[in-house]
Amino acid sequence: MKKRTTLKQLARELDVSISTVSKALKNSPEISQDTIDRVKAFAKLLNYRPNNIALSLKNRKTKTIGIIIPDIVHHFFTKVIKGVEKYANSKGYNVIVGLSNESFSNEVINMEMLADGSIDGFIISMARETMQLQDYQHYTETLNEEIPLVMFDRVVAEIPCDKVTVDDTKGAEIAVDTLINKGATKIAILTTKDYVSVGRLRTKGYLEALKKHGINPIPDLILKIDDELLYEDDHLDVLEKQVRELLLIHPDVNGIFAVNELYAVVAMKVAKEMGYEIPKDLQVIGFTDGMLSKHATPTLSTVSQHGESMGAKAAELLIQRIDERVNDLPKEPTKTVIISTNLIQRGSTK
Amino acid sequence: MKKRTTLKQLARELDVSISTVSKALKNSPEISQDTIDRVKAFAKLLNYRPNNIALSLKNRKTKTIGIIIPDIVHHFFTKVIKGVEKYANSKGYNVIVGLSNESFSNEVINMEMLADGSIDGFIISMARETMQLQDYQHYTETLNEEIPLVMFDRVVAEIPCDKVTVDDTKGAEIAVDTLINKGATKIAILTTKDYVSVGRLRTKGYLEALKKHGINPIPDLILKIDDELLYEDDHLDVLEKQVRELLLIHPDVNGIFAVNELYAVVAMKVAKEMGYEIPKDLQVIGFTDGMLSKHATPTLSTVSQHGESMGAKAAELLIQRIDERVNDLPKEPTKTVIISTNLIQRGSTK
DNA sequence: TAACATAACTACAACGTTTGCGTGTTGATA
DNA sequence: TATCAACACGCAAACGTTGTAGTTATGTTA
Repeated sequence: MKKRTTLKQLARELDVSISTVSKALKNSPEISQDTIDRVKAFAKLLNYRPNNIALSLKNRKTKTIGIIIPDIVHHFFTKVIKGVEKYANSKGYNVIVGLSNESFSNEVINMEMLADGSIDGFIISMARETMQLQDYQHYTETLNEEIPLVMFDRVVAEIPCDKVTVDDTKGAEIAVDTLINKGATKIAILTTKDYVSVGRLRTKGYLEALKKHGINPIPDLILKIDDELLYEDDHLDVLEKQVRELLLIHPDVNGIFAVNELYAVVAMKVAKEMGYEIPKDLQVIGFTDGMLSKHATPTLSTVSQHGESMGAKAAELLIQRIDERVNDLPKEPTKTVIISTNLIQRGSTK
Repeated sequence: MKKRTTLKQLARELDVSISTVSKALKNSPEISQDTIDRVKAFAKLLNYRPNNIALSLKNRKTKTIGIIIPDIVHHFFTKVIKGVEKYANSKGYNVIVGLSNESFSNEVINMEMLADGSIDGFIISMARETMQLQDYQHYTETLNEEIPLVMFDRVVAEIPCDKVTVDDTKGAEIAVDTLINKGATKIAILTTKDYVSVGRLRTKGYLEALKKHGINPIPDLILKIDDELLYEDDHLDVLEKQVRELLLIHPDVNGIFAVNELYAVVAMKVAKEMGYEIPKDLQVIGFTDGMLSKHATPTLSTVSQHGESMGAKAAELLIQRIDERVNDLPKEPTKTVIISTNLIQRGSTK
């Protein structure tokens, strides 16, 4: 195997010591201008590039951060990665992506793989299974080893680390509020099982908006969908069926709030098939501003989560912690940054 | 900064040498069972984990591969990453993601950042700008440094490396063929400018299918769209306008083949607005099986690219090359693997 | 009892850097 | 002509591992 140019090689060929080469390349005042020029010229000739691994070893930091997400085939997470990448790159960091695939053990394995010194810190959104199991040992262990950790979106109070979330409750509340203001009087919600924090919080926002307007929540109108594998393939049939049943029993529903865009789009599809006209008979608002929302028919009004900002913020917090750690600065208390949502109004509302 | 447990610490506390600890942990026959047990117990107690960076330095390989893609907010690339991740992880590799954002300089910078020893090889799909500029220096340089490189999807003949593509021509041909067999007689194509290899090849397939059926291509029906920023925001207006004009001039178009799903969905939207009934008056087939295709109304028939397989294959090829390199095996000639497409028929065709 | 095998370790170099400190050579000053 | 900066450079240690080549004791054989 051909080996890359090293300081040693340069030193040998130039007949100076390794340290001289190293210092020359850094314009050290210890080295004569003459030597500096010679070294640099020769280094460029062999296009020498310092070996980052050796630097990582020496400096005890890798300038790499690991992000672990449940699924990459998902617009929101994709946006977050983009935000993380942008910020991280601007600070000279690389990004390693790990996919948990919503599985607890995958998440653990992935974290262990990276916690071997390969990265300086983690950015994580929990796998669904982890939320169900409520087993957070791998997080606390990471924290014990003083590897900084920032959670986003799917977070959990038990872990004392920096977090970035969206104001799910508020976002949902505003969405439902808007629905009501636009004339919807009987509003259903398509949400997830309660162990999914974001689903729970958005449901809370839904209830608060109803309460604010003095509307009594009807249990029938709260559809808690088991979203296992929902994004995988055609497990949407179940959802379709449930929405259809709901509309059959309550044909006078004139507003639907869905906690993600997929639910919203499916709901629109079912409703259209059943003869509803959107937004005339039925108004719909989703959550997360992805491709589907933009190109559904009608286009979907939705609560935008600003995934990219979330990613950038998470990266910022993480890098702060890393600095804190390597420079032995006093530890700041953990923060939770809440990224505000905003409602994008499109064709599915009046 | 608290430091992780190292062999040195274990050695000191157990009052043996570093080598003994290292060997004991590896069950070396040189070490007595007694010592092995003691060392292992103590190592577990302090939960010792070998430092991967040190290993990387020693072994001169990082067990990490870098993937550089034009845009992560894109279902196809996302699928590819998933495939790469899965295969790579199964072989003990990590994956670093770099985003070029369709920009040449970003691509170069990203590659340089990683070519400092951080990774053992690259998987790349070219940025649009790189295709336009046709500047492939950074690829050849990488290859010169003997860093293995595998290109996928957007590839270019000039670079002598392993490649993974889809049979774009064939896929398009089958799509158009199907359109014709289902009764379409006047078929338009929505494609990209020719510097985008996949666009060019798919257009070729379109022409071949027409020829096969003795249909003369009409220049008006070939819409070469400048896709700059198309996935970014609402630069779709241009596309909408073009499609509208096309349908105004040629209202008897009864088939549309689009080289990606976004174009297809937009075309359907415009057509519906203009009163076309899909698939009765107008049949549409797209390329790439993403979220949009599955949830458009009507659901979109499309040529599936099997992004995940592509990613897995690319990773496989790359890891083979890495092995070849580190074990100084004879170099195999470069291969191009073609992943076959298949047509998924849904609601937009009869 | 001298020679030697064996078991159970330890020392050392190497991977590629960086950096504080030591050292030898100038030329200027007293 | 001693004395001393200033200059330009080399040495060695350190980051955490691994593997090869010693180095001790202890026990066995001729």
